[in-house]
Amino acid sequence: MTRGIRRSAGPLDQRAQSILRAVIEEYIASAAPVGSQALVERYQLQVSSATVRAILAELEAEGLLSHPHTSAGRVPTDAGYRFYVESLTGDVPLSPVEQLMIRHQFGQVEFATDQWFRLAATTLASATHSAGIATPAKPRAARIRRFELIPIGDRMASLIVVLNEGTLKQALFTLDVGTREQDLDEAVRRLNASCAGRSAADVAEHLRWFAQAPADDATFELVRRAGDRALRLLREFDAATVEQLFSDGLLNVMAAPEFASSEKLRGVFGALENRTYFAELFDAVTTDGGVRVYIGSENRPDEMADVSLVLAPYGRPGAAVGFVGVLGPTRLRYPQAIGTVRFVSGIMNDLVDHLYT
Amino acid sequence: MTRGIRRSAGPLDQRAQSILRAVIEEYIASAAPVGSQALVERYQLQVSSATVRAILAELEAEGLLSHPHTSAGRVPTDAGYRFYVESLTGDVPLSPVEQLMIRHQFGQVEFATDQWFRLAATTLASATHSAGIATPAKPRAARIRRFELIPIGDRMASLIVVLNEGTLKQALFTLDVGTREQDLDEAVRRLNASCAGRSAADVAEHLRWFAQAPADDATFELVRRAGDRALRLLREFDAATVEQLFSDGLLNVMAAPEFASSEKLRGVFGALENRTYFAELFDAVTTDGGVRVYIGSENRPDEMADVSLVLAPYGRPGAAVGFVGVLGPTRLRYPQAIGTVRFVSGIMNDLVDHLYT
DNA sequence: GTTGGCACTCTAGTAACGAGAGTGCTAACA
DNA sequence: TGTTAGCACTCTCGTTACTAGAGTGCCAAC
Repeated sequence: MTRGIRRSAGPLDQRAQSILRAVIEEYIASAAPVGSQALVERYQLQVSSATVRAILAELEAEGLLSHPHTSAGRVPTDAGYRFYVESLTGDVPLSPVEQLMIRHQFGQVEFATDQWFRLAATTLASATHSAGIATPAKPRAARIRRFELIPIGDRMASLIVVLNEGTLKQALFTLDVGTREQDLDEAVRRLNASCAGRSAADVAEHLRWFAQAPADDATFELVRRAGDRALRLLREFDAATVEQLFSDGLLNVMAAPEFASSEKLRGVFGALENRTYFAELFDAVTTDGGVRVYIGSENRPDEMADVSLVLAPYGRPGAAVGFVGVLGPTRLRYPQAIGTVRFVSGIMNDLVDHLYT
Repeated sequence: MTRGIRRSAGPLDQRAQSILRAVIEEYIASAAPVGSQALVERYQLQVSSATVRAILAELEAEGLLSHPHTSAGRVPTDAGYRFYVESLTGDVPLSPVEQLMIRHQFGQVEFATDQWFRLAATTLASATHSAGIATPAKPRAARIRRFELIPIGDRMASLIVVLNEGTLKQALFTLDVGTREQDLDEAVRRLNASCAGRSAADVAEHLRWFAQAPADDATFELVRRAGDRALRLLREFDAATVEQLFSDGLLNVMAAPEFASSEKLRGVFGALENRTYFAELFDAVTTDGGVRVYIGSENRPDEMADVSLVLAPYGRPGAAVGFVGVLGPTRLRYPQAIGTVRFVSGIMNDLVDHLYT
């Protein structure tokens, strides 16, 4: 991942840095190119606009700002934003009021694991006025906790597999004619006795052994088929890196002036459906802790060149991990976004922790 | 729901109808206003453009066509589309090849109930080049089939409630210190014995009776709390009319020229998040069978005035129902959309039927 | 190193204009 | 009576020309 493009000339002096910050923050607020005059007026720089112009030219030479055309003001480049994020801003934690509100909301879904990541996306969206995205926490290697076979209709059953941390997987299952409810119970009993606590590889091994067992009892075939099916569910589960990507507040992004044309918008929406991209992202974000920022063209797919991502992992590295984050125009309020993402990922950490202690 | 606005003058003669059809089909194909000249050239009308102009003026007086401005061609009104859908087009069933392909795809998820409605949306999207939408089948009144309590960590358990047709509901559950696994088993045994097969109202009644039972045994409190929680899950489930609205292919809609401005687009996307609107729609669509078409301004929210919906229910009226459909610009290929929606809802019917026989 | 001054450049908005598309009307025709 | 050719009219769209305004870049003076 490219970061910190600046490799030219010497370090920026204090004044240049504060002018860069001013340009960026002004641009983030106004969405319009920023001129030297406006900077002098709105930020009490103790210099004339001509001096500011000289510095702006310097910053442009450094690749941190750019020029839509000769007589327009300056606009930050992706490298400019990068420098801003890394060197010019500190942490902006959420206000206590917001923290309280968010905690309260999470408190209300404390016992509904399937709501956590949805609420994370929703919260992030409304707190940052951008899009919030989140994935559920994905266990590293699923283990079977328990089986259930629920008869449905005459010749159907629903096979339910409970994984560690209570994740549920389910599949329909056809029954042979004349299968009685007690056969199902017996099959479940045997499956639970032999497969509980096992991972996909374990179950596979065990089922092979099963296949060689004498087939002289009524439920044997049932057990074998249910085991097979469970194994398939388990493998599908293990294979899917990002099982779901939940997003909220995409409307906020659509409202940004840079996406008025719906052309770029389409690109972004298309990229959001790109599973492999988010699978890569998932790996990158969850392998090292902390908040990560991807700015504009730093994102791999070209369609994402106009948006930035602020992402943070949550969960327990060895056990189950996911990520939460914010997606917005490159003209994003980074400090706030970073602070909010950090806070929400912290909350998610706490929630997941409760599952393990 | 407004339909068939035409109430003026006499019925259209044959020729006027076929010209109306020509205008609409030409406009659907080209997205540009249609002039008299083009009609004469492209459809072998055996009359001159002047005659066609006279008829177009007549159709406009009837409110079936309109005029962006004086010197532009004609564009269908919503009433025009309505007349087209109701009187000018027959059924256009899917080609056998497409039918086969779609059946094949559904065959692959035959045993994964949670995939059905997703695949329906995806299929509809790609077959009609519009957006596909679908809801899962929602049981009328949920009944409890079975309870499970899976211990997680030290002081947590996952309460799983299996409803009829194998729908799963889940909630976390804190345990008192010192709760043993056999306590959980005992509680589950008692809950299953007393609540299985009951609806929300039934369970509520039963729990009240429970609350008055002597409280001198260890698992009583556990049973009561788990029952309470299950009841809440059940009520939430009953209350949610449209539990989920799954959509796919929104990119197709974004690509339509009428949505180039991203302004209208935002409206549509906003409306899609409007739960109450889709709850109403759900009721309307699922109460009477058959495909329903909602054209442009016939849709209640103003933001939907530029799109049309083609929807059909599926499932078993008494037991569980949902809907599938297509969302696209009013300039939609209605006959094809209707045929596709009808076919897919038929497949969904078959799938659901398997659960009940 | 900073500043005021000034010429220069580019955009956005407006007006004028012509080409082109399409209509609506009318008078002639079958 | 319905149909048609002809023609004037209207409106859009693209082009060109122009201006006001914003902002730059440079230079000479401080």
